[in-house]
Amino acid sequence: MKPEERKAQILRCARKLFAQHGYYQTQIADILKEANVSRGTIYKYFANKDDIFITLLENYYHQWEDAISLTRYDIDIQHISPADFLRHRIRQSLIFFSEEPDMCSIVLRVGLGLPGELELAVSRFWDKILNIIHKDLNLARNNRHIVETMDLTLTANLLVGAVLQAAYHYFGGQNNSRKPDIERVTDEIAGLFIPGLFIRESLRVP
Amino acid sequence: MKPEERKAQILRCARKLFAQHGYYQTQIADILKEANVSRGTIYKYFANKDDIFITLLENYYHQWEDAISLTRYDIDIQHISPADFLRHRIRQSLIFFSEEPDMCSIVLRVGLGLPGELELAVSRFWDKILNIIHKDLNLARNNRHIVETMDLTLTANLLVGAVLQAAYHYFGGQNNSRKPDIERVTDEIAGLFIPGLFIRESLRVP
Amino acid sequence: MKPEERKAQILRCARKLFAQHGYYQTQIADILKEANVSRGTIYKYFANKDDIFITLLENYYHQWEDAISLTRYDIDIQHISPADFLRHRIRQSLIFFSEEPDMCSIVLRVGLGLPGELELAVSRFWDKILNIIHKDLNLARNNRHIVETMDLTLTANLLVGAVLQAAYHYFGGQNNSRKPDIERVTDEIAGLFIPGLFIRESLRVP
Amino acid sequence: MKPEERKAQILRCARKLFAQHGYYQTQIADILKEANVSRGTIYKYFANKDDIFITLLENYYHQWEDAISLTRYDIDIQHISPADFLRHRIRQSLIFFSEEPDMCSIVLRVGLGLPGELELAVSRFWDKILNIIHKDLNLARNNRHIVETMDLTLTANLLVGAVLQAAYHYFGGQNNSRKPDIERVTDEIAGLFIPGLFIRESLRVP
DNA sequence: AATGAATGAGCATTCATTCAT
DNA sequence: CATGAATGAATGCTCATTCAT
Repeated sequence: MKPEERKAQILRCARKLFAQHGYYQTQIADILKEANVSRGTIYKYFANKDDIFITLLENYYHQWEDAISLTRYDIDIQHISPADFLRHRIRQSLIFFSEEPDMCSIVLRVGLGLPGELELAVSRFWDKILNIIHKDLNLARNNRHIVETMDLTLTANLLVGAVLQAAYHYFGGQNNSRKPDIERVTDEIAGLFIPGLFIRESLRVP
Repeated sequence: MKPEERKAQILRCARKLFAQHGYYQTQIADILKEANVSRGTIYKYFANKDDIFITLLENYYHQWEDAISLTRYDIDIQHISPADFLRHRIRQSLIFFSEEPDMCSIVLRVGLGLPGELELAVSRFWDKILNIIHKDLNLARNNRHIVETMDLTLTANLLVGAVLQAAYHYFGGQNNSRKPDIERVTDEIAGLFIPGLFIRESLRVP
Repeated sequence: MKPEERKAQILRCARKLFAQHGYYQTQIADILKEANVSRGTIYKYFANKDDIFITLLENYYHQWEDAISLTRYDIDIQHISPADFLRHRIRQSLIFFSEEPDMCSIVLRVGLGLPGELELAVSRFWDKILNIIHKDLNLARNNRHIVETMDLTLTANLLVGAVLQAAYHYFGGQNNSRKPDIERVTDEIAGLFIPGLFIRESLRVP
Repeated sequence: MKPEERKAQILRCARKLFAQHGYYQTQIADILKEANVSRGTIYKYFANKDDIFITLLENYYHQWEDAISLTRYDIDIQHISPADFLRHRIRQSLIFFSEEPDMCSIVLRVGLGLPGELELAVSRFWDKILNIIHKDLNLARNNRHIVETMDLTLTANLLVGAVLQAAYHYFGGQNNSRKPDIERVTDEIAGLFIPGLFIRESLRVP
């Protein structure tokens, strides 16, 4: 097996186990068994247990960032309504989380009480996500789609908290039975937020 | 010191440490030192480390349940608008979390990867919260304040996810500097959700 | 067993094993078995394996320093000839090493290749010993018992190297069969060095 | 590169690393990197890590034996005074150690705590050295240059211990700054030992 | 011959829990 | 009742050696 494949394989197994049992309850021994790899090998590819976790987190962030980007879907920000923009972000996030249900659990529920460096890594992850949404909201405000007085930081937290909780509800945990219609959920979420988020007039202009 | 006081003191110290460092990074030794109690004593009051954590969690749930109850504030459900009802839940939750910032972190970020029983306890905690909000929404729908077709389970998740994330943003973590005006935050959150949540007509009727 | 006794017991066993097998070949498990102490206990008394070794070394240095001191034997430096002074140092060192044959091996043959801090500790040990002898020689030179031009640093090394090698020969290693007459060995060593070390005239004056 | 060259190169690098960091702190991986050789290759030339170390030690012994031999320097044992003979041994040893400062550290300070076979190899090394000096002394005694009653084994230990400690002082350790005048040091050492070692009369006869 | 990925026995250290005093 | 010394199972990590390519 090629080095890159092997590394990916270890990451895949580690992700699954971390998501199922968390950081502490997942032993290196478990990862070894799951990945069918020897003890020494894992330390060839990763400096230590933390390194595996952090790598997972950073990969995940970049994939998510990519998943919700506009350019990937040839969306022109000039010709999209704020509501459609929001729907795009929600839909892509949900699709992404549904495809990577393991990480969904990790990000949402493994944050506190990790050793040193790791806790920081999770914090940074959240900050990045919140930052992207904050920027979105700021752009919308500049374009007069959002009222001047809205607290954008708070709103970003509300949106992210709501969507990730929904994602966790559907895709996180061990319960993989629920497979929702993402289009419907997207509409539902968007429908809940749009009326309170955007100025009425802004919704008419496509 | 009386037994009950001693027990409360241990819980108080444990809560602080669990919130600051999580379940795993908090050692029994730390709690001993913080509570100024001997090793043997702690095992007189609690069966084991898990027991402390679970006790904390259950106390917390009951306090929260009490904090957001209507009766405690002499609110008559017959004479309150759905918007005011939502505002009440949000406001009381925020006040509650602001007064117990430690637990806020625990509930939101220590969930996954706890040994055996503990993980279940955290899950149950979330289920209970989601359940209460779900009932609220169901009541509102029965009273025709919410459209028939709304997915109440999803909506409950969105609301809880949003509010807890906001609470964590303001009160969680180590950052105790941010002390927001709870009334303003309540209005802001309510303002975001109300238009999408309730049928327009229902808002006019008190 | 009292804490101090227990600590002393662990040190005694560790010393024996370190001397027999060196730092690396002595496992914590070996010390546990030898001292009949559980794994956790040893870490109550010592921070880690290094700590045991360093404690041993520092105790040893202080004991040796005490053993060769003049005051302990009511020796008045004003009324002792340089030859008798040298004999005293040699005799006391030999007695000391013969009583602690374990440490003799440790100091002489475990120096290089110890992890970080430890190597420094051994170096410091040697520096201290060499320093004491250097001071002795300096005093002798000031009292005109040694020629002005002698290289005292080199001579200190020669003396220490010779005496420790002799001590290792008799007391070090596993060979505990050879039990020399210390008085004879002292005379022999002193007899070898005195003629080349001290100015002839100085030997006549008591 | 030819096999023999390659083997020599590995030994050279290993020697440097062993001397700097000792046996245990030197990993095979370090030697590989230093020698620019692959993992598999090193095991073509040497059975294992021990084998490298032992080879080094034996090479070293033979080189030293050669360095201090008389024949190599066309010295006729019949026409050399015991003092000059001693000076020759000391001078050649110092020159040798100064040219191979790495091994100097190894022999002097890596002895104890080596696994199995290795410790024996180091012991043998010391025995050989002590044996040669013992023979020298015996010869001197037979020629009436040394008093009948002298303990030759002890004296050999004293001489070897002194000279090697001096060599370590000047050439061992990391301190490569001190470059002493070997002729002066030789005289100093010889000057210290000769008066106590040889019968006065023997020194007059060349 | 040469390579370097894979192996796994071995080791120091941690920490919740117990129990003799 | 209170104490804190003692316990030992559990775990992350290292590194010499092997062997398929």
